[in-house]
Amino acid sequence: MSDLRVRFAPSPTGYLHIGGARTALFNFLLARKEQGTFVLRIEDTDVERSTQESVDAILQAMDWLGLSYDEGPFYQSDRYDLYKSKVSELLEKGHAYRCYCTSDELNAKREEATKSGGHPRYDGTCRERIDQPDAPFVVRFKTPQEGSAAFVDRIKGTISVENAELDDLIIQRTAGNPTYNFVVVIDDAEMGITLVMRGDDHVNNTVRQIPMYEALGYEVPEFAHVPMILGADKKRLSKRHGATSVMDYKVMGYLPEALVNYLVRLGWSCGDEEIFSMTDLIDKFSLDNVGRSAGVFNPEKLLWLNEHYIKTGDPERLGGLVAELLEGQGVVVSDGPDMASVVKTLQERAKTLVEMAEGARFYFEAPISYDEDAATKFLNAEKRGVLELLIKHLGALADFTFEDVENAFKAVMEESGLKLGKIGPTVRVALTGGTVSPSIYDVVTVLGQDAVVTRLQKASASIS
RNA sequence: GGUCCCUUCGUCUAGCGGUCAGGACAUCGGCCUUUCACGUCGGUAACGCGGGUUCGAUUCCCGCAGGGAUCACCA
Repeated sequence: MSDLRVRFAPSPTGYLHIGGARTALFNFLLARKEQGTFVLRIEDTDVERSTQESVDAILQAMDWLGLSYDEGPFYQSDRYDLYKSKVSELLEKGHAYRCYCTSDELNAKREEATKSGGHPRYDGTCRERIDQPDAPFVVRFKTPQEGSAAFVDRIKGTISVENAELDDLIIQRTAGNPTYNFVVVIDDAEMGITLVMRGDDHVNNTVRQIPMYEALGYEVPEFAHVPMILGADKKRLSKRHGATSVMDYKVMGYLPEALVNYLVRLGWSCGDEEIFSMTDLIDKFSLDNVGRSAGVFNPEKLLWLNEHYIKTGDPERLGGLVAELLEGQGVVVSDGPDMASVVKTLQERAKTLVEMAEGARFYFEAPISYDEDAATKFLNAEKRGVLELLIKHLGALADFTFEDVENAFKAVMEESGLKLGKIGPTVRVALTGGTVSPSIYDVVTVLGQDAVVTRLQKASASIS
C-alpha cells in the first residue's frame, strides 16, 4: 500500500463516454500499479442535469470494463454542509465575497467586453463592496490579482499563468449550492487525493483552483492532465463521430479487454508492444509514457483488437456471450450443438460478438429457405446423386468425430469421382442455407449427425 | 480575440544529438485455400516551416504556421 490516492470524478449527466473511460482507466491503472487507492466520486452539483440513471450507467460501464474502485462512490450532493461551512470560512477570512450582480448584468458586460475586444471576465464590481443588501447573491472567490500561478503537471510539465488573467470565480450560486471549481478542491483535499488526474480540458481550471487550496489551508496535490481524444476530423470526439458511449461498444459486440487495450494505447505506449492484458497494464503502466498531444480515435484499430481478443478468447466464455445474444434474438440454443464448439469454428472469422452470433445462427436453426443463387448453382438436379451419397455415408457413421466425417467425405469423393470443391458448396448450402460458413468438415462435425442428415435430406427433397 | 497546451507515415506511436527514422492499424500486391475468413510474405507512406546551438539535429533553444483546450450561477 502506497500513499498514492487518485480518483475518477464523473458528472452524472449522461453515459460514460470513451474519453471519461480512458481517464478512469489511467487512474485505475496507476492506483493498482502503485498499490495506491482509487476513489470514485460522483460530481452531481448540477442538480438540473444530474440523474440517477446516469450514475447507474456510469457504474455499469466501469464494472464492464473491469475498473474497480477502493472507496466510494461518494456523492457531492451528500456533502453540501461541508461546502457551506467552507464558503463561510472563506467569507470570514476575506477570501471570498458576496456578489449581487445578476446574470443578466454579467452577460451584458461580457458581451460588451467581447465586442470592444476586451477580456470577457468579471470586472470585480462587488469585490470591495462592504454593504450587504437584502438581495439575491452569489459568492465569489477572491483570486489573487498579482503574481502568477504555476504547477508542475506530471504529464505536461510546468504550466504557469499570470493571475491577472484570472477573474473571481463563483463558488456558490444564488440558489445556495456550490459550483464545481469549488467543491472539486474541497473534495480532493478532504479525500486526501494526492494526484489529480483528469482530462486536458481542466488545465485552465487548475490554476484557478490552486489559490483555493491555499486559501483553505489545504496542501496542493499533484496534477496530471491527460490529452483529449479527437474524432477523425481532429475535432473533440462527439456523437457525430460515431458511438461514444462505452456501453454502445458492448452492444456492438466488443469485448471489454479490447476497449481497454485500445484506450490505453491511445496516449500511452510501452515500446513496440500492442497487446496488453489488464495484468500487463497494471505491471507496466506509468505516467512517464503518457503522451502530451491529443489523439484521434481510430475505430479500425479498436476493431482489430477486438478481432484479436475474439480469436484468442476462451471458447466457453465467448460461447456464453454469444448464447446471450442469440437468445436475445429469440434463437433457442439449449438443444443445439455445444456452444464452445460452435465458437471455435467461428473465432477466426468474426470481428465482433455480433458477427459471431450471426455466423452461429444456422447451427441452431435449420435453413428455412436457400439462398436463391446458391441453390440454382449448388442444389440442382446434378447434385442430387452426391447428396444421396453423402446421406448414405454420413448417416452410416457409428461415431461422428472430425476424422469420421473426413473419411466419409473421402469415400463420397471416391465413389462420385468428384473433388471436394464440387461437393463442399452443395453441402454448405444444404446445411446453412448460404455460401458462407466455417470449414465444411467443422460445420458437419459440430452440427452433429442427426441434424446433418436431416438437412441433407431436406435439401435433396427440395430439388425437383 | 486573450490565455494555456500540442506538432514523427492517413491513424496510434517508438525515438530521449550520429538510426537505411522502428512497430501497429489501415492500404496495396503475392502466396495459402472447399466458401468467407485466418494466416503468411512483401510494398507504398512521416520528422509542419524558418532561424539558431553543435563537428552533427527528428532529438536542445527561439520565432512562425497549423491544431486543440478554455474564457458559464456546466462539470
